Amino acid sequence: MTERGRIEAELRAARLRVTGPRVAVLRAVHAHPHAGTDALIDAARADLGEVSKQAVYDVLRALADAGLVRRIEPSGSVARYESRVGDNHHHVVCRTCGAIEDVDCAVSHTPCLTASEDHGYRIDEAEVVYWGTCPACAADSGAA
Amino acid sequence: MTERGRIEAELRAARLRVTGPRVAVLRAVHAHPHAGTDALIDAARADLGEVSKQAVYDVLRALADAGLVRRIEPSGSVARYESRVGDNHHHVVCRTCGAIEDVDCAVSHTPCLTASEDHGYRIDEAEVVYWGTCPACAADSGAA
DNA sequence: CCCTCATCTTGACCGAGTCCAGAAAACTGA
DNA sequence: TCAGTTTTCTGGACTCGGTCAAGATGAGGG
Repeated sequence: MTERGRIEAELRAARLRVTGPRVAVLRAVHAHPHAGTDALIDAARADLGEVSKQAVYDVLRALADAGLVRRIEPSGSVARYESRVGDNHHHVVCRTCGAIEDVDCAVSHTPCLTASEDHGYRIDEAEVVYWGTCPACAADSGAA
Repeated sequence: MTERGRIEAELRAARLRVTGPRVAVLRAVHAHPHAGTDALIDAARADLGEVSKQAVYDVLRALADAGLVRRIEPSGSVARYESRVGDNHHHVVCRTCGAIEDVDCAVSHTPCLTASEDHGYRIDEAEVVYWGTCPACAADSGAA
């Protein structure tokens, strides 16, 4: 089981104990990018049989703290997780159905990281969310 | 009472009926930019005496729908409101204390509105949040 | 193999925000 | 000014994502 081995190595590299729930949740995040907690709980249960909601919350926080997953929470949506970390990429969100897609940074690694007036803040990240309508929803509303 | 008159005119211009709670809430948003709902409820009550939580929620939604206020909700924070609308400006948020400041768009009106790959989405807004540490918190952690 | 501590389970809990139905107030036209 | 109509306000129950707490379990170092 190569994939499982890779997941376990990932956990060990982050100095996290390798447990059933952690492997299952991390696999679920890899398999379902931008999924919400509920979907991840379902996916983890499909893998393991039974996992408590609490365990999944704990695991997700541990993984996020360790930098193995990234938590994103667009306005008006529940928290979502993705396993693509390290590269500074952004997201485009559909106002209608809430779908999310990755968008590579258009400018450079530090996109618009330079604010025109930073008020003395020490800025370490620029998060960009593009709001719009996804092709499917655009087609629906166009057809309606 | 010039200020009150201006607020009332603003409401009328948006075709909203002028009521006590609306005036009070809109004044509160003007007076406390980036305040959360609780703070706005307090401010409105200081103005009017008594207003229900529900009324404030309704008013805020009505004002937001009418475009008189803008709702922003940074990750890990409650919803906040600001009265600066129409210009596409962004925000810088302190990771430590949650303070928010306005930041004018560095590039043009349509900042990084052009994503490198839009996945077919019809994009209408780019929302940028700069995460960092505010001067006060930087001083605190530096001193600690 | 054992011990210790991180982790998992269960279940209660919290707080932001919403829904509902009735009461009250603000615009409208005469 | 007054009745009619429509919108808004109140109060309270409710939903739902997420957290807290305490005890049981099991991973992994010695």
